Amino acid sequence: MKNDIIQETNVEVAPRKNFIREIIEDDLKTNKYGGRVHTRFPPEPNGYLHIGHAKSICLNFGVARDYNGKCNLRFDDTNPTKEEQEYVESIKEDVKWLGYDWEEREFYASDYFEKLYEFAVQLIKKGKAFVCDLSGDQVRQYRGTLTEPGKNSPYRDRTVEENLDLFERMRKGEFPDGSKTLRAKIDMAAPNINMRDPVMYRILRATHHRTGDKWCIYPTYDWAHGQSDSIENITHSLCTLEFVDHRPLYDWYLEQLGVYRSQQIEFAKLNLTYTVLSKRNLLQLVEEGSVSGWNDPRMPTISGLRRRGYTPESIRLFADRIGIARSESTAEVTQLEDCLREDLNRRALRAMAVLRPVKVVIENYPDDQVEELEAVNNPEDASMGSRKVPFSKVLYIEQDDFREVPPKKYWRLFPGNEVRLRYAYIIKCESVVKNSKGEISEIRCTYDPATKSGSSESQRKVKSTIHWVSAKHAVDTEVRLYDRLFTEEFPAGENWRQYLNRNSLEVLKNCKLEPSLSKAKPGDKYQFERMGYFCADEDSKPNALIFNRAVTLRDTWAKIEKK
RNA sequence: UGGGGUGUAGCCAAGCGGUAAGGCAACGGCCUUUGGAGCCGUCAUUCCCAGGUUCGAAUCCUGGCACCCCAGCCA
Repeated sequence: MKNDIIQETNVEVAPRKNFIREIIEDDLKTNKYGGRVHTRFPPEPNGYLHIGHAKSICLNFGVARDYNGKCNLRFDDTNPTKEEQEYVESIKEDVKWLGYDWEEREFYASDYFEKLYEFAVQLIKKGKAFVCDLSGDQVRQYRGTLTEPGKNSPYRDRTVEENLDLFERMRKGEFPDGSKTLRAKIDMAAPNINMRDPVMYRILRATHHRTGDKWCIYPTYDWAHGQSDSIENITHSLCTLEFVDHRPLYDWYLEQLGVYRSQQIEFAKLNLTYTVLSKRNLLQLVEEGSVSGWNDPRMPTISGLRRRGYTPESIRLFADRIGIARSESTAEVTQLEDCLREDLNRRALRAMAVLRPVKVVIENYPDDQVEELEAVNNPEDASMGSRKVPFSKVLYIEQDDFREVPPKKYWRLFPGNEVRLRYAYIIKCESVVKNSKGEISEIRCTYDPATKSGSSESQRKVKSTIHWVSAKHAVDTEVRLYDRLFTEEFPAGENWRQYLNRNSLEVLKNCKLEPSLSKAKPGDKYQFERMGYFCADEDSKPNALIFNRAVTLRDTWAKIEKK
């Protein structure tokens, strides 16, 4: 997975200040946790991680790193009906790939099931929890509404002994699924609905990916999360804004139990234009076949971005640039793309690749001559050296780099015009050959031998430089061009799928690469000069390479043309 | 007249009573053998609105408005 062609450099700078770092610095100053900083990243293994999770990962691990603390990886696996081992594997891979290390601290909420059970018994003994026989529907009715208080469950006043007995029998499997719950006894009239006697345990016969069939009762998120934080001695429990309302409950449990108090702090989750970022939606895209899988290069998943050609550095840069705050916001996808450009510009090898080829014949170039021309590997970084590129009489250039009738400000090849062939000569278009259908089959040019790149007489300026590939040396390849998955900036609502971009994938079968590219391995990233950044796909075979376009280069010409 | 959260430029986001950081985008110019990159410059007389306090308010107070979250035995 490591790309050894890419040099180790660092596009990242000092992390941005944000309100969470401020709180932490304050706590450090007042010695609130004895100088400790201990965070956790708590994914539920019910899907693949996406760019929104990356924001959280960078926050939690980044803060731990910067304040000399620790960050645990904890799987929040309290719902066996949705969770799978495949997901935990992918999550671990993605966190590692992003560059973070949880060392030996790989934890699971399910590790604490026994302890959580004991805690629940404690609460029952304190008279703070009870076994409730209300059905799901009835619980809902009793809960009241947003504007009306709820009513006490008729089972609320069972004795401690009865609750203890019932709860134990729940665990033993004496009652059918859904027939009973354990509930906290708080306040059915609380304006915060989370405090209206929330469910702590439900009866659920499902095989858990780690505990198997050992349990038939499972803790709810609210009951498991804070106690897990406490058990792990987490100092700052960072989560997203939708949990703000849960904080009073988080604190209540810890307080009633009299255990170590972690502190929950909420921040705004990431939204991205032209993409969906909810696991539910992403799952649907995968299951309905709108994409090829969780790692389809168009997916905003970490694995999709990785396959697309994104680097961990670019994602971390992005996370840093968007910042952390409490106001809900939507970052522009272009900003993500820009982070990749910034990273790859400095590190990626350059190469020449013609995606939509048209043949050029240099009339005055000797028929069988081949020259090995010197080409720089990365103009941003001399240490990356240079390579040889073969030049001969018949070449391919990009169809787009030739116009029979040039528009205004078009500086590339057209009849009578001169352009430089990158690292080679200045050529002039003399004529055009067309086939029976009127399509251009060949562009006839002459070259000026005095203009060879690097020679003392090569200084003559022409308005533009284009890339090329020698026809007889070209490596044929497939290139997959990706565009955004959605056509709408905010693909929301019931019919969000109607905004799927039907042209989000274009496959080019007849691309011509310079020979040095034949040694590319899956995951290798290059800048195809003037075309964009490309990444060799995992579908590549030794003699049948496939490249994904990760992102185009910035294109001011495209902008001019639009006007 | 349920509770909670949030409003600073096109998009992010600092700002914590002393006179609106920074990044991205955009727009000019320079430079360029990638219409890339780089460099230089421009880009909020005003911080959701209205009052008030103060020598001084994006910051404090009062009253509005807008948007988001919550009625899973999901997380």
